Amino acid sequence: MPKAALLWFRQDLRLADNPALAAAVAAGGAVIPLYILDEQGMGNWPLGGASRWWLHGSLATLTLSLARAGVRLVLRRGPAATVIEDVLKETDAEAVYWNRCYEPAAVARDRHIKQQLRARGVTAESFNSALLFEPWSIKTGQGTPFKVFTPFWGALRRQPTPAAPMPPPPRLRAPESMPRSDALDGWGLLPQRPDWAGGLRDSWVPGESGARQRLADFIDSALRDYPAGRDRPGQVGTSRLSPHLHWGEISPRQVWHAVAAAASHISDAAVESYLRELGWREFTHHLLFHWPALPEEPWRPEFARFPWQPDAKLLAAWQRGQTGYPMVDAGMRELWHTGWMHNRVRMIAASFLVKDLLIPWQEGEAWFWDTLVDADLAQNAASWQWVAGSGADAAPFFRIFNPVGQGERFDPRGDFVRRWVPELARLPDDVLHKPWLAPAETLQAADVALGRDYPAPIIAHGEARQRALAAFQSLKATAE
DNA sequence: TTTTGAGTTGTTCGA
DNA sequence: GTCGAACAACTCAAA
Repeated sequence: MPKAALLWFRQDLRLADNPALAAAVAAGGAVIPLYILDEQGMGNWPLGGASRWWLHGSLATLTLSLARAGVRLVLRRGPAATVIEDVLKETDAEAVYWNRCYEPAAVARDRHIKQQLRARGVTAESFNSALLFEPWSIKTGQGTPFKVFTPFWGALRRQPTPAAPMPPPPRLRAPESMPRSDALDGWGLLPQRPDWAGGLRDSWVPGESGARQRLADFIDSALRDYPAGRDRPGQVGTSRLSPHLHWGEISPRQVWHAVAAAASHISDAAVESYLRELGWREFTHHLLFHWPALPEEPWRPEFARFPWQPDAKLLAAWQRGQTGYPMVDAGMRELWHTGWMHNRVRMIAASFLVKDLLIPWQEGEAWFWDTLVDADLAQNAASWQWVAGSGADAAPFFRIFNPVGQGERFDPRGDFVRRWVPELARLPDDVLHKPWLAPAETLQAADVALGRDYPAPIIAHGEARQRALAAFQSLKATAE
């Protein structure tokens, strides 16, 4: 029996349904929980600002849960290989357990670490806790990775049902001597001067119990009307589990089983439509795993020739929610304030950046990476490429969102726009999504002067649409 | 090997 | 106001 085992926490910041933790407990010795802030280990994608804020909160609550279970969470920073080496020396641990990450840099780093540990006779085992199925386990009949979602989803549904989630372990045994730990506050994960995180604090409860609460709330209320409600950014129609899933505060298996169990009193269509979204999460990880350049390079290589028109001023207007299109601006301000944006609005705002402004999708990807609390390499990269048309199973080139039409269709009462663009709040519904078309007296009555209180559109959508279609045409013409 | 049906989320135009 | 078709071919995945 080993004296002690290291449990290396990564994107699995929970005690329930945690296979690596279960294995460390089953080994029979003491458990030393360790989190490593490994900023080099993330390759081109060091943590963004919103992610750092979330991580602080999640580690603080994990520390408390572990303390209640009888052990102290050890915090260290530096290259993971070095830190693990150091901690093994400082303790009598003889084994290291972790749950797998699937980002290319993490895969390379972890493979190396596992080899090194085993070469020295240290037990090193990794587990799946972040996905319903391993990315290499779902294949076409030819044995190749899927490139289209629908057949991928079909193959996923033909797999055995994901294993039922495991309960959290009972009390953990503490080791005789603990390695030193950094202080969480010393890591500087929280923003100061200025502290821009007020809106994040108001919107989220990072940590395992916050995740469980969100799931329960979702199943109690929004799940019933999910197929339609999920498209209404003015209401709570989605699960908002994305940051919790990203950090592994809840597992997709837990979500799958809880939602599927609701099928007894909620329509199959609603349940199936939500499970399908979990399927998309699987699919994006599958794509990143098999195409590790996904975050940097267009998945369809011909898009390397796309005539993008980078423009720092237009990019800044988009980032600040000052494009003059209320639906886009509302979304970008929601993002800045809460660290999250409704899915429907993400598509509208992303389509505007890429197709109306012709700004490279990588610029949008980078901004989302920094500002989203759910920033996830696979989801972010695959989704931006989907909108841009360069991705797997992507939107066809002629699918260009009309920010006015989308606003009128999905925010018809204007709840969403009025919340985030208060300077337009007094405009009537029929012009709220297109204030530049409002009669002068309507604007005056609503106390809006375009160009002073709210910008005129930074680009005319109709012309921008024609320009985008022409840009895609040029791609085809040069393909010979 | 060849064939066949299908492919997350849209918009616009004309009948 | 509503409806269907066009918007471009192309690639994927399975039969």
